[in-house]
Amino acid sequence: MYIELSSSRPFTLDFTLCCGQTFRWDKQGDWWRGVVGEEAFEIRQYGKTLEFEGVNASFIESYFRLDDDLPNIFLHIDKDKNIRAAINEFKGLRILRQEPWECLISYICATYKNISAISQMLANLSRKFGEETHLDSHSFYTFPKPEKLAKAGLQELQECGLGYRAKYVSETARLVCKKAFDFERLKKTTYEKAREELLDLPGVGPKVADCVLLFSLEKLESFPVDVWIRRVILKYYTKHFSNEFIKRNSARESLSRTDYEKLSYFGRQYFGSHAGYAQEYLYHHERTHR
DNA sequence: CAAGTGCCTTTATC
DNA sequence: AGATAAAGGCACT
Repeated sequence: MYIELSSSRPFTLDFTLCCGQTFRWDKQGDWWRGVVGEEAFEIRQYGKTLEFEGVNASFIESYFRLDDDLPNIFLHIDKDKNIRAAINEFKGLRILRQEPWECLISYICATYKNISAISQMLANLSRKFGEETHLDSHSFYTFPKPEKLAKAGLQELQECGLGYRAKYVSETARLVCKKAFDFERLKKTTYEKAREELLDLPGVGPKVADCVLLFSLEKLESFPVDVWIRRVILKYYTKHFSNEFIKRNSARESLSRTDYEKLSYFGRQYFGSHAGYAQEYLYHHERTHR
């Protein structure tokens, strides 16, 4: 099946799947292969054409957020020359509409790990606790259900390379099962309320919560702050902060909770209702220019 | 090539 | 409030 993109609907598959927002996609030749929910599918792009197998067009439009009016979002977040440079270079990068449960566990696992290590952990978890499916001759594993991870032993989780994260994953899985954690409700409520509920989960701090909100709960104003984004702000946006704040954060490795909130709040105020897009562009830009 | 550094941080403790 | 330490292990230099 095919989707034809018009020039008013920019999209670049490679940027979108390579920018570190998702961890379970694999590229062989032109084809990207992955699983979303129960659906294994493959997709490739040539020019303005998307070709895919395994799911229908509306699934693709939803997962890749082709419904976001990207040119209009650019107009809103285009506040200065830093962000403009990032937009010009990576135009077509889109935030994905990920599955909340998988996104939550992915970012709990992502703390203090690099992207390739995160991919490995999640592949291990899926192979061990997920269901195998096939598309053509390729085999895939779905992401394990909450019940499955809730029942898993700590030892088994650690064998997947989770380390100290194993206990957070286990406890969060249990809480999600027990309280029947309603991700759909979080999608409908405000950024602030949804964030508070996420912060109650073990292994979820402000950074993880903001990522889950942005990538899976429809909160495009969310502005996650990691080491890279902090670096960007300390480099290009110093004038929006006090001298003490800049000094403190330049000298120190760790980021205090209150300073996290200041940085994240700045992002939301400065870039507005689609600050999350600005964050992704700045993040990817900074990473690729180091 | 070995050893050091860094990693899309959170939590516990003082 | 804020500082500090600890917590896998792997990739990269």
